[in-house]
Amino acid sequence: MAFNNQSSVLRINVMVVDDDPVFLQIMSRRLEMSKYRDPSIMEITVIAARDSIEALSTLKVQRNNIDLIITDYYMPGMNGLQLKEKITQEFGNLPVIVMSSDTNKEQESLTCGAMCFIPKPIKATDLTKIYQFALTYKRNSKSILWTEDNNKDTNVSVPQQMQLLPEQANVQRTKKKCASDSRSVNSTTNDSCVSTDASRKNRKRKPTGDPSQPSKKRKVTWTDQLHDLFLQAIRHVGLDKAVPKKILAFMNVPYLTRENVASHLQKYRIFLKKVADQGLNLALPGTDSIFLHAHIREPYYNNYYTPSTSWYETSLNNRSFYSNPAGLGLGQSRLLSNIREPFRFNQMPYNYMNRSSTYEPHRIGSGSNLTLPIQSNLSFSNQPSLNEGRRSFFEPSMVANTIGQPSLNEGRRSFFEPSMMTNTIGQTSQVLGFEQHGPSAIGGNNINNNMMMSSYGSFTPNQPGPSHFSFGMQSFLNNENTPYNPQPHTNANLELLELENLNLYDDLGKTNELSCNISNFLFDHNKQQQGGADSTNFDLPANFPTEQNQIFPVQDDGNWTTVNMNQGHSNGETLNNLPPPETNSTIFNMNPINNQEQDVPDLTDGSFLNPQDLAFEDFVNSLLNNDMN
DNA sequence: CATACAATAT
DNA sequence: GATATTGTAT
Repeated sequence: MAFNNQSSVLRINVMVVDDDPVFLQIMSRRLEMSKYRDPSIMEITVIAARDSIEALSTLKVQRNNIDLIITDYYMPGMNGLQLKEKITQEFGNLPVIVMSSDTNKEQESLTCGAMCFIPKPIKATDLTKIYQFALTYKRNSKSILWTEDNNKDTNVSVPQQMQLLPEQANVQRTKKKCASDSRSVNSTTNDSCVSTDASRKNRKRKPTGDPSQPSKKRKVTWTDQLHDLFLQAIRHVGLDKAVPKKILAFMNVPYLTRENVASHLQKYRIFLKKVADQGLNLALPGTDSIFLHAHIREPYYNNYYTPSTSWYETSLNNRSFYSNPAGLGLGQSRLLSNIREPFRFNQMPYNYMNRSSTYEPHRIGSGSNLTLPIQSNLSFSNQPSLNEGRRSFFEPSMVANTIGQPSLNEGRRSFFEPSMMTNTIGQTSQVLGFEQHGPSAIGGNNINNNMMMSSYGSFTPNQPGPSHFSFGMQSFLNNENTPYNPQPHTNANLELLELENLNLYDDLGKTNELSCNISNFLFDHNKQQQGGADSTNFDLPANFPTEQNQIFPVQDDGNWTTVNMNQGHSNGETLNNLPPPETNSTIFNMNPINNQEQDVPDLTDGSFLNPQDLAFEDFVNSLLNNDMN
C-alpha cells in the first residue's frame, strides 16, 4: 500500500556499553545477528562502546540516533548507573537497560531509573526481551507494554510501576469497578466482583476453562494508544493485506491474541465502510496550520531560466472546529494522530478552506524548499509505469498504485485539481489560488506524455528516486512565454524541464513530509481573488482562449495537436481522458471575496463530504489516522 | 431498552 | 480469515 516497506521498517539503534571487549563483541553480535520475529518489522543496529566515556561521546554525536542503551553495571570510572545518570542529565530520558552478573544490583538499578535489569550471562529469552523492549519503546516512547506474563520466562526485571499500571497493561477485568484496583490486573484470584458466566442463563458459548469454574477472561480495552499501534500495524502491512495475524505480529503486545485483533479489525472495517458510504465526520482539535513554500523561478518556457525567489507561506489561523455528530452519525470521531503531524491536514473538513478569512497568505522571504503537509509516501522507488510514465504530484492513482490497485483509469490528477484538493492538498491550493489559474503546461521527458494540457498541473517522475517537476504558472500570470503558444521541445528546454531536486521521502521520523524545490512555479494571490473558478472559467491572461470549447495547442507524440478545454485532451489514448473535475460545486466555486460573508455549509451538513468527490484511496488512507467510532 | 464493544461461534 | 452472533456493560 501507500507505505514504502523499506521506510516502514523500524530501525532500532542500540548502544551496548561494556568494558569487557569479549562480552561486548558477543553481545553486539548476538543483537545484530538474531532475527527478530519478522525482519521486515525491525532492524537492529548495534553501536558498541567500551566504557562510559566512549558511550557519552558517541551519544553526543548520535544523540537522536540511539534508541536504547544497554550498559554493564561494573565498569571502570563510571558505573552503569552513573552513566545512566549522566545520560539523563545531558541527553534526557533515554531508555537504559542495566546488566550485571551481580544480581544484588538489580534493585538499585531499577530504583535509579533503569528501564530494566538483566542478569548476566544473558539468556536468549532475555535477548528477546531486549528486542521487544526496543521495538515497543521505539514505537511508543510513552509507555512500555510489559506485563507479568511477558516476564515470567525470563530473569529480566522491570520496575514495579511498569508492571502495574493498567494503562500500560491495557488489560482490565470485565467489570470496570474491579479494574479500579490496578493491581488486580494480573491477579487471577480476585474475582469477587466479576460477574460470572454461571450467572447467565442459556449460555451458548463454551466456557473456556474448567466448566465448574466461571471464566474470567480478560477483556482487552482498545485504548487510544493500543489503537494507535493497531493503526501503525495497518499502515505497515497495508490496508489490503492487513489480517489479524500480521497486525498482531507487528503490534507485539504480549497479551493480545489474534482473536482480539480480529475483532478489532472487524470493527475497524465496519468503520471504514461506514465512512465510505456516509462520508467522514471529523473533529479536528486545536491549532492547525497549512503552509506551502514555493521557490519561484522564471518560466521554464523557452530558454528563460531566471532565478527569482519568492516565498509564500499560508497559514491557517488557529481555530478549533468540530463537526456535529448528528449529521453523519459518526460524531465520535477523534483524531488519534498527533495533531502536529502534518498528515492531519488531509483530514480537514474541506469546506473550511473556503473561509478566506482563515487564511493569511503572505510573503516570507526567500529560500529553496517546499514543505507540503500532505499525505505522502511519495517516494518513487518504482518506475511509475502503471500510469504511462506520468504521475501527478498528488495524484490519487499514485496512492492507488501503492495500495495495489492499478491506476490506469484513475487519470492524471494533480496539484491543481479541485477534486484532488478536496481531500489532499485542497487547502494549500485553494489558499494559494492555484485552482483558479487553471490550465498550466507541464513538460515531461517522455515524448508521449510530454505535454499536459488538461486543466491542471501535473508532474512526471521518470525514474526511481528523487524526481523533478515544474509548473508553468509564471507564463500565465505574466502573459508571456505562454504555454498556449508553446515551442516544440528541444533538448535545451528539456533541460529546463528537469528541475531541481524534488526529494520525496517518507520515513517513520518524518512521515508525510515532503521536501523539495519547486522551480518555474508561480502563484499570485491577487489573481486568486478574481472571478470564480470552474473548469472553464479560469483566471487567465487576456489572450488566453477562455471561451468554452475553444481549443489550444498541445504537443502530443511529438506533434502539435489541440485539446478541448472542456473535454480534455483530444487524444484520449495517449493522454488521459479524464474530464475536468467538477468545480462548480459549492465547495470550489466559492470566491473568497464575493462569498466571504456567505454562509459556508456547516459541518453538520455532511453533504460537503461526498465521498464520490474524493480520491477514494487517499480518502481511505486518511482514515487510517482516524478513530473509527 | 438501545447501543457499543469485544468475545466467540460459524 | 471473514463474518455473524452473542454476552456484557453502559
